Amino acid sequence: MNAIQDKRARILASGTAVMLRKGYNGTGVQEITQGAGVPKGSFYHYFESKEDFAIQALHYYYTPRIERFADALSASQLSPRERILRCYRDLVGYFANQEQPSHQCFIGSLCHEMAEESQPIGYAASAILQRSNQVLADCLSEAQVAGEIAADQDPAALAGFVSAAWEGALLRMKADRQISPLRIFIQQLERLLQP
Amino acid sequence: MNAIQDKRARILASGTAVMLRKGYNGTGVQEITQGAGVPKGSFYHYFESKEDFAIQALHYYYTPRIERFADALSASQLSPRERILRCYRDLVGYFANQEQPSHQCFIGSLCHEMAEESQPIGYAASAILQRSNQVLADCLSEAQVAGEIAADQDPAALAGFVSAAWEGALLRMKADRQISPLRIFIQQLERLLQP
DNA sequence: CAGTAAAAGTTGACCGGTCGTATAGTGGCC
DNA sequence: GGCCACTATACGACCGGTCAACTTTTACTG
Repeated sequence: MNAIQDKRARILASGTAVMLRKGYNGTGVQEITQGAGVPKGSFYHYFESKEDFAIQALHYYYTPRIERFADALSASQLSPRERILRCYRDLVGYFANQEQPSHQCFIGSLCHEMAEESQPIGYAASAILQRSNQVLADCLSEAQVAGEIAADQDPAALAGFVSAAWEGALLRMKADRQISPLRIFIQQLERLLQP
Repeated sequence: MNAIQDKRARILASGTAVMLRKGYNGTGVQEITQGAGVPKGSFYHYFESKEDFAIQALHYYYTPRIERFADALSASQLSPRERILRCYRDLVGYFANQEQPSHQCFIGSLCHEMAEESQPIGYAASAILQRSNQVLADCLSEAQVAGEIAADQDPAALAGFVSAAWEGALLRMKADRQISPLRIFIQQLERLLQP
């Protein structure tokens, strides 16, 4: 039971890491299993197919991240607006501390590659984006009540826009290999979150 | 001479279309050539490798688009701000008229998949993004002179942010299979471009 | 010009490898 | 002995890329 979960988790961890770098089609099942230190044959015992694996990997990767995101955006001594800004500033700080400022957005990469070819993957990705959006929208709503952002803004729409801008900034960082797009994002976010 | 360009162009057209849908690693050389109606051997006559092809395809795809973008953003009876808004509104209109509201951003997809694995592709993508950014920044600068946007905004930074947000909105549209992320983008863009 | 040989352009058969997946076991527990 | 979680092996398909052979163009000769 424990060993089962262990192997499954090892495959998920290894596969997520490789796919993060090489994309879905660029990653072979063989590479995943040998990175996890399990026999190749085991892959299809734990997952129905490579497509199924990708969906599980999305959840494996994003469930804890969204949870942490939600925690950081809820109760705190900071105001809602400051909580949001701190969240993104921390993220930028994380990337700034990497010697090689490149990063893959797992969901972005998987969407671009597979959302059209594989409906199941598209659905899974869409669901995760929506959950993440909701978390941000809730906090924005709070900020609105507190009078920190304009009253005529729709929190859900604003959350979608901010998320999209963040995704785009990550992509740009990857292409340019520098973090300035993220700094620009922060700067504009501060402008955006104003009464 | 003409035939050479013709075949090369046919390969580029076919390959770009397929890669747009299936990504770099999901597209085989064979599929490209048979879509173009040319023998497979010809591919390596016109292109050094698949990687080289991708770079040429980026230019083939974006050169005319950036040109049209620049035209639409320059001289016109509209104000700079209105020119920008019209541009994006037209794009949204284009997507809205598709029965299947899915779309691939070629450069986004290629970046996510290959910018890290292949430096040459990363460079090419970065250069194109920068050119496109410059076009938008110039128009924003004009808008600033005309007093249509805040004087303390850096046009280049704002252009980067808007482009990123657009990229992100396209990605979101692809995942959700609906155009609402684009409408949100327009709505927020109108807010953003204000004195 | 006609004839021809060298150069350039073009191509399909083929290479070693890897792909995702099916299946026939294997070993250990009840 | 029967069961079942697990895995070694094998499969056909296809991958990106090569290259010897074929065709066309060019250049030059008599």
